[in-house]
Amino acid sequence: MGRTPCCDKANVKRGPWSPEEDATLKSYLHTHGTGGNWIALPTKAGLRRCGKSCRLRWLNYLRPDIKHGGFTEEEDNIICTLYVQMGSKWSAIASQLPGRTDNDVKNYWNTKLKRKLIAGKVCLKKLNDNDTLPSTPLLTQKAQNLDFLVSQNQNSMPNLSTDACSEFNIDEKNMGFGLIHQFYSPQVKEVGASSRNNNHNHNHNPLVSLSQEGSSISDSSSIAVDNKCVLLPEHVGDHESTEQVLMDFGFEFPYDLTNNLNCHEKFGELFSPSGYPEWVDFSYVDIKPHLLNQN
DNA sequence: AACTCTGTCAACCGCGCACGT
DNA sequence: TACGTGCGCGGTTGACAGAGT
Repeated sequence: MGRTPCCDKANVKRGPWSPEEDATLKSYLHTHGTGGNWIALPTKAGLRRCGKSCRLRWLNYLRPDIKHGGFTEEEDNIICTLYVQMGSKWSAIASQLPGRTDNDVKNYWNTKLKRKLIAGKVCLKKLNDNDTLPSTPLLTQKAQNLDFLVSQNQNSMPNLSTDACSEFNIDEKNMGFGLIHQFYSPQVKEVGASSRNNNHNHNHNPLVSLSQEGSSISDSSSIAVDNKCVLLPEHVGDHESTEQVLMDFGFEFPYDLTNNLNCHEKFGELFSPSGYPEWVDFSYVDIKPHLLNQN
C-alpha cells in the first residue's frame, strides 16, 4: 500500500525555482498568506509545484527575514554548542539563530562547521561547576511560539548522530574524548548509586530525580540521566578513566554515543562485557539546554 | 584546455506527528 | 478509536562551481 502522494508528481515541476515562480509565490503569499493549506496553495497561486516544495521555497529562501550569507563566529559557537547538546535537531538549533533556517544550519554544519569544530577552530560555550540550568531555557521559551518543545519526550533526547559519533572518532580515545571533554560542560557533580566509589553520598544524592525514584529502572543496569547526573553501571568502576570521562560529560552526555550501533559497541566494550543493551531509557528525562547568553 | 575532484547548497524524499472527522 | 490528511522535520541527493591536476 504506501502513503498517498501529496501531489501528482507527474504534473508538477521539479528542480530549481525560476525568478518568475519565486515572484508568483511571493506575491501570492503576500496577498493571501498560506491559507493554512500548503497543499492547495500552488493551484490557487497558479504554480505547477508541489505544495511542500512551495513551503520549502518560502521558508528557506523567500521569507523576508531570511539571513543570507556567511555565519558569524557567534553563530558558529551557538550551533556547535546546541549540536553537542541536542544532536541534529536542526530546527531547534535554527530557532536560536534569527534569520537562519534549519536547512541552512544543517548544510553549514555538514559542509563546514563540523570540520571547523574538529580542527578546534570553534570555541564552545562552557559552563562552570556552579552554573545552574536555566529555569526558562531558550528552547522551552521558544517553544511557546514555535513547534519545538523540549520536555519529557524521547524525541528530544540529547544525542549525537552516528555521524557525530564517528566525527568524534571514538576509536581514538584520546582525540575523541579530548574533544568531548572540550565540548561538554562539566555538570556532573557526582556519580550515582552504583559506583564503587564510596566518596559519594547516595543518601543525599541530589541527582536522583523524582521521576527516577520509584521507576523500574535499575541503576545498576542503566545510565540514568537527570539534569545533572549520569549514573553508571556497576562495572564501570573497573574503568576509572572511563568513569572520569563520563563524569566530565555531564548531563549533555550524548546518549546516542551509547545507543548508537557503532558507538554502543565501543562503549559497551569500555563499560561492560554485556554492553548493557537496556541502558538507554531516558523517557523520564527533562531536557534543559543551557542558556547560551549567560554572560 | 580538458578532465577530475571536492565543496556547497537548493531541493527532494519519506517518515512521524498532530489534528480533524 | 480509527483513519485520512497536511505539516514539519531530518536525511539525502544532485546540480553546479571552483580548485586541482
